[in-house]
Amino acid sequence: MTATLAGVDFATDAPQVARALIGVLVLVDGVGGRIVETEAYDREDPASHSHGGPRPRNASMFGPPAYVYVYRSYGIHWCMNFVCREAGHGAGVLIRAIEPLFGLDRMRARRGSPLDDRLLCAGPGRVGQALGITRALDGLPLDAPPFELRPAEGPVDVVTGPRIGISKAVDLPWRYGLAGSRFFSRPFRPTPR
DNA sequence: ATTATGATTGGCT
DNA sequence: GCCAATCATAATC
Repeated sequence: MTATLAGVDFATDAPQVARALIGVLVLVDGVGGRIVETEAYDREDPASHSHGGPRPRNASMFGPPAYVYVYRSYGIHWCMNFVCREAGHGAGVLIRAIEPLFGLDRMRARRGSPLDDRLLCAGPGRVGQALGITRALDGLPLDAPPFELRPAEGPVDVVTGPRIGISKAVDLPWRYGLAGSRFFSRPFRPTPR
């Protein structure tokens, strides 16, 4: 079984999928844009919601790849992940930032009135709000409405760094970004040498 | 520019 | 009861 969508093979490791998703266009009910920032999470990863094994909340993380896992963050925000690897494993990729391209008006309406369009989808909580993500989308497949994925165009230059907002496995470089994007939730450190 | 704080709720110890 | 894959706002350097 292939589970390949928009040129991304979701049946592979979370870090690999997280990297491959950079530059991919994601739309939810026609609203969205280009993925510019992701983070990988795996079951063998203390920072992952799937770490303790299947539970009601993380059930979709243990479902088939190329499905959506939505969770509530800090009791306030809805955040969206794409499930990867194989059913039962518990791996996923958090969509942390998107370059807004389609449905800008609906994004602005949902987000309130941020002065800068740069902040529309610059962070997992903001992405959730701008794209209208709720628990109702948890467990839905990525290859059917309201979702639509389109492949990245041309070569994509990817930067990496440590993940954000976690307290365990802080050293893993499992955050990925589109080099030079100005829509990050936070900047990437200049590549060390 | 960096650092602090409140909001708000479900999941877990 | 405590903490969390966050964000907006306010205060201070």
